[in-house]
Amino acid sequence: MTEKQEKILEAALKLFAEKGYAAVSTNKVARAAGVSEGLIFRHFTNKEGLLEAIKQQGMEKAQSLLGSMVMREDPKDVLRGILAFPFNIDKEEYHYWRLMYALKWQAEKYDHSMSHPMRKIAADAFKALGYADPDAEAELILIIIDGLATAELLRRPQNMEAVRHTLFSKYEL
Amino acid sequence: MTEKQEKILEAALKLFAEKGYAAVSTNKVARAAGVSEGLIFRHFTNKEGLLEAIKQQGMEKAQSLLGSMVMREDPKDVLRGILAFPFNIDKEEYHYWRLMYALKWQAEKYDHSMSHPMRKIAADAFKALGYADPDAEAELILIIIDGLATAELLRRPQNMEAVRHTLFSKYEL
DNA sequence: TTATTTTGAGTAATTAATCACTTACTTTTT
DNA sequence: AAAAAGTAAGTGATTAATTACTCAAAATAA
Repeated sequence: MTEKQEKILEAALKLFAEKGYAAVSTNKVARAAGVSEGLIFRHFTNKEGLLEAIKQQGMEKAQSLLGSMVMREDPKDVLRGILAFPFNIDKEEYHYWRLMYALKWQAEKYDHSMSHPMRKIAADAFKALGYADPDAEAELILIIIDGLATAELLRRPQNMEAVRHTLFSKYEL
Repeated sequence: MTEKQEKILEAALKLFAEKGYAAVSTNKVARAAGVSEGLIFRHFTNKEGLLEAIKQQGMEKAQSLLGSMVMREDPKDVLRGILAFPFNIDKEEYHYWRLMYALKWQAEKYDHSMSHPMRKIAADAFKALGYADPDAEAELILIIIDGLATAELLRRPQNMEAVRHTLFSKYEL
């Protein structure tokens, strides 16, 4: 990975996340990266190839994040782990997650590969805890995480700690 | 409102919701509406004016929807009312809500005018029910509604009725 | 007729993508 | 070691297509 390749990916991620994939031209990406426009196509074939490279880059981050959740043996620890995600989106991951969530709304580009294993993990945890409908509980918790992440990425509410406390109380965590 | 004006709005709403505002050209809107491209600019000034017309059209629908929630006097009925929203998005409103939710991710275009009054209504209901932290509960319920609507608009999970039941149980509704 | 709506050809700017070409390193050959 | 050959990174001018938008003329309605 060249220094200029990284510059391109970095600039494209930021611009795509802030303005939206379709609204950002390859010209703007090149200017933001301090690179000739042609170089983008040399390295990433076309504009969509650039997007795919960003997505794959982020998938690796997400994979390691997911891995740390499965490890725990105590089901309450598992739930604590997956519910903590929206509250722990740090600076360097911010643009990536914002882009991923924005792309969900852009037709075909939606990817379930992340939520599917997480749903299974959550369902197993709820079952171990004796919940009446573990599958529905798992579905609900994923939906809530989605909402929490959206709020964090878009509005950054100031009372998120209170929200976190309120939510954790409902699951006795 | 001319017949062709409505055709334009209808086609634009559908395309913007499905493909995204930036990814849809005025040419495509015109073709989908069976209308000349120039007519769009006669009626709506420019592309953004077309978007604004769609948004305002939907704001009126949202307004009446919101109005029916405030009416109720029983706080549990209020909560039932606002929590029911994501489960009752019908065909004709589908494209509008999908567009609104997608636009939230498109930078400047985010509009809080809908969620603010709803947060107040929810907080009052939770306070009346004696909840410990009504403001945090209200924030959380809005976040959950956001997640539920997203799931309904994007994935249409088959077990939404079970999810609904699980959620309502948590609030004893 | 007079006024309004609608068209379709036109514009300048921007788009994604390609092109021939230069530069900087390696590798291979002598 | 020096020379030659090969390779990958990078540029910037250029392409054809598409973009949002305009306008004079035609169709339609009043």
